[in-house]
Amino acid sequence: MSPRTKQQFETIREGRKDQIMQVALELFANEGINTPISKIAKEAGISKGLMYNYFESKDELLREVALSGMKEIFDLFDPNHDGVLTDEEFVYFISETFRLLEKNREYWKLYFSMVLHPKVMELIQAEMMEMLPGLMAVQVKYFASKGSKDPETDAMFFNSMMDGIGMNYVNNPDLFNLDKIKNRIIEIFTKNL
Amino acid sequence: MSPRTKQQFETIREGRKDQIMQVALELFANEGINTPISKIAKEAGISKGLMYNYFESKDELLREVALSGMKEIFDLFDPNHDGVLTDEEFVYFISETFRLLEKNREYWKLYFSMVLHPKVMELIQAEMMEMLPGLMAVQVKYFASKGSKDPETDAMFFNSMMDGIGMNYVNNPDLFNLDKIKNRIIEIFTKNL
DNA sequence: TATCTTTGACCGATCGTTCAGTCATAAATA
DNA sequence: TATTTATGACTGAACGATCGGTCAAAGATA
Repeated sequence: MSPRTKQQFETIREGRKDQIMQVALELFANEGINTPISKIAKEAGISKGLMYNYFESKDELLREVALSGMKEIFDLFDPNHDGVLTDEEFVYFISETFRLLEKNREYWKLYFSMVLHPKVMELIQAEMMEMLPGLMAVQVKYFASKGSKDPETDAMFFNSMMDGIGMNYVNNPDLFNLDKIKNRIIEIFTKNL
Repeated sequence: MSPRTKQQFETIREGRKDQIMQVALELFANEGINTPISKIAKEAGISKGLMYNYFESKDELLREVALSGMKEIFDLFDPNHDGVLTDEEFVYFISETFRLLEKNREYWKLYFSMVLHPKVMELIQAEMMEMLPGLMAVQVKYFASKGSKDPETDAMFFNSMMDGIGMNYVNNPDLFNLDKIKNRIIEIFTKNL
């Protein structure tokens, strides 16, 4: 095997971090954010001490796991980053959100349980406040173009609704027919408001 | 003071329990459910040991606090318990929910953060499963009377939406104009579906 | 005095974090 | 190339702190 550059080492290191974060995510989701570092390490196949080579502290691990989840959903909006939402992009966002929800339920279970935890909220609040305004602006523009008299309220309403549906679905998937609810949402929000 | 009957002692005891639960609620809400028993006791002005006269364990305290919050919101529905929702009762439920949300934000902050916590969910799942079907039945009947083609989905949708709005409001009250959103909800759900 | 209430020191368990030391491998040297 | 040196990934015992829960004893009450 040829010698590796620093760059390549860094890539390998990042890959390992991702693997640990994946394990941490699942454990946090199913056993709460109090899952011991030792358990995460064991599940990831490394020693407890090594965890501290990859993450400064448990809080830092929590923060990174929480943020990676946030970014995934935020990136769904305005996929080509032109600041404008077409009808197609809006429906795509809704569909894609629901697809992610179904595909990786454990993941989002953690996401909701973490995001509401006072301690985790503090850890990620700064980054959240950076992401929110841009997202809202795109939505407000969209709802305004649909004839909404109060696009800010409609955007707030829409986001809250999506949160509530996601939260309920991941915690009680048996009670949910996600497809029907998806169609209901699209019906309400893509017609002229 | 006149001698007290067993009944009266029981009433006093319940009152003290309520007071402790109120303190526990606020601490759980603001510092997470890992707040130590000792801290709750100190805040309530009693010793740690005495906590175990009122509550069998910390889990039991958690369970009771979580359930008392649930019951409060569940009782808002169908106030006269006749199994039928009028338009007035439906609007009353929405308004009252929002009033409670504004009046006792800390309380609901805890509620949402607790209800999503895996451990707490286990503790209260049995009772939740008892309450849910009755609540749903009343709502389904209501939405059906409003001409909904799929009242089950609409009820699910409605409840999830309310959860999402409540969750977002208690965590970010500054970003929310609750009145506007309330009117939007009433507008959507009381017209013929 | 007899009974009930309340206290807080104490215990065992668990957790996050540290760190001295090991070892495989990369880099330097001869 | 062969040998030595340097690196840093990795381990796990150990530490200090914290927690839920217990209990003997003090205090209050009747």
